[in-house]
Amino acid sequence: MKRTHNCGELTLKNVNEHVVLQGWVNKRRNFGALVFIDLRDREGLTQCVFDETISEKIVEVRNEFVLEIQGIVVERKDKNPKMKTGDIEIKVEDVTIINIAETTPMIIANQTDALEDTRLKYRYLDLRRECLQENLKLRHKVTMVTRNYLSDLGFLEIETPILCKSTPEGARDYLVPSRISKGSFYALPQSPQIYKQLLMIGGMDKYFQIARCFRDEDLRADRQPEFTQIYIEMSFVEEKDVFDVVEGLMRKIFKEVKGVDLSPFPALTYNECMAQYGSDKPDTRFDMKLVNISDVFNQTSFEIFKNILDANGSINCFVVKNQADSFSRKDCDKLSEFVKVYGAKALSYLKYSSNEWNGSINKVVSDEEKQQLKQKLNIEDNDIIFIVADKPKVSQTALGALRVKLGKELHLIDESKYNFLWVTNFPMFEYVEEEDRYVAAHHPFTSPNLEDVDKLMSEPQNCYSRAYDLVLNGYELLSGSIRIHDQKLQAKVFEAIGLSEKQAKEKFGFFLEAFKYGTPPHGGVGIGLERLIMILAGTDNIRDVVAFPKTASASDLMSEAPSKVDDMQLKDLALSIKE
RNA sequence: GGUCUAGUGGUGUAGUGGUUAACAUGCCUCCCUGUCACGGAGGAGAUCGUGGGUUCGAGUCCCAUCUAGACCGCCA
Repeated sequence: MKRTHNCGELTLKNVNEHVVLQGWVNKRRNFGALVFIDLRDREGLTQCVFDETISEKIVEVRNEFVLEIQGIVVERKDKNPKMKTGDIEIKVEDVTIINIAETTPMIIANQTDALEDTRLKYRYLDLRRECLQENLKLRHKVTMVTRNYLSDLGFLEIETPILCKSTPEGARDYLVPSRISKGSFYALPQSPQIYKQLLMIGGMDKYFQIARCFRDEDLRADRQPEFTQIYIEMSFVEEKDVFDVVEGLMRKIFKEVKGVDLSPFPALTYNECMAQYGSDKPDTRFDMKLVNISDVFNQTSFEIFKNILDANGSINCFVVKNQADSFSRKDCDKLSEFVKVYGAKALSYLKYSSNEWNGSINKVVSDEEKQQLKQKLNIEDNDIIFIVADKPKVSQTALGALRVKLGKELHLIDESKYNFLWVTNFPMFEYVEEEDRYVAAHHPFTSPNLEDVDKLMSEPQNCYSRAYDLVLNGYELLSGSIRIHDQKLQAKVFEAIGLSEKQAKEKFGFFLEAFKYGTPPHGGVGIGLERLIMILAGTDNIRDVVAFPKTASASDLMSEAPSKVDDMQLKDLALSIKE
């Protein structure tokens, strides 16, 4: 190898050394007979000086040409403190043009002005930018720390199949037609859930995998159709054992990557979470908690609130301290539109300033009710109360979303914090109106809380599970659960979600069969790797931490996947396309 | 499936129904021996996403459609 150094490592210590660098022309600055070229590789930039004895050789050289530069390291007269290698430069003695480059369709600078679709179409150029390279280095570091940490704890990394059996519950599967069994399909895994449990039944005891998962659902800023999760599964464990491993892993990652010592992770139950934050993934970096004020309006003469309470609804609110004057009538109307997105019918508000009340429901709320609110919410001058009266979940989630929105806009969030939170005791079931049945809130292999087992059939709405999430700064970083290992309990859960023995056998037959032969108690988690990297990298866009991401409509602008295929390919698979 | 936003030289934007579509940057040519967002002079480059419509006249208004983005539903 000719290259002696990379473009980010030379310092004053290397002065007078003869070096060979290879890389891309990041920037060319021309002074006639004197030319500066900043040479770039993954590790940084180095300024190379071409004087009149050699500058003729690079007349044709433009940005993004690939060069080999031989020269001597010299100390700069005018140092550049903004550059890592700004104390030195290379006095070029010889140069080879390794490859030429056309003018790029976007500027390759850290602060590129290109929009995302351009960046995605030319992703290989976008990847030359420092910030994307840093994000991918970060990702590498996190997976390496994870591998080492878990391996040291006795976990085995084991790969599970990508071509799987389709499981109808849950997310939509990506399907792969089988050529050999015409008319049959594999599914790409939404997660290795069943396999990792089978590994526990197979006696592997402690397993992990950094696994690609596929879900054919609509995308979001933090969601891609294919994504990576760190899966961990352990035998003979309870919640605490899983939490300890995960906390230890997070502590290790944050220490190694950020130099941050994390404090112990607090925990809330799902119900506490919803009541206080209106979300099961609350951002706990700021307060502004929700308060249930239904009791204040017990005897209210305000028809709308009265009707909602009579229909088992609830009235919740939160208070923005000392900012009432920054919310105009127009602002509040906009916020009202915002909560409607979450199904709330309206947003009410009350302002208190200079001992006077004001706001949308000022006239219909009695003086006594206002007095009660003032005491209960500890209202002071220039406070504003935002209120949503609706079905309990709607009221909570609408206010929860508004809380986060205002937290961001009013700069209440301390961006330097990493706030973890365990959320436990999730509901076991969710009622689906369209199907008129209960479905598993997590997945049907999640163990119910032992004290709720008797209520599986009689009161499914009051059953809670041994599922848990770990939340970080308002992102759901992972979920997991203690699984069912008892066949009889598994049968009961299937019955509760309306799955007959026959149906259960069709869908999960091989899995249920495996349970007969001595299944250890087990549990685990799946950690969303991209979300973790996003938070560590300080971005709110998942595409910034994926090398080759897809657009919001799940297409790849660079390769133009998905695409049509040859008729021959379809024929092989016995498929035809309906026009 | 739904709501909203955007689409104008290579790139990023301005353009509020009326002349030759403006600006920055990039690109090309020339000048320049200490720049590092180098500087100076000149130049090329756009049928305003696509298709209809309204109008004497449309980048601008209306409808449809495509693409990108955000959100709701969805994501066991």
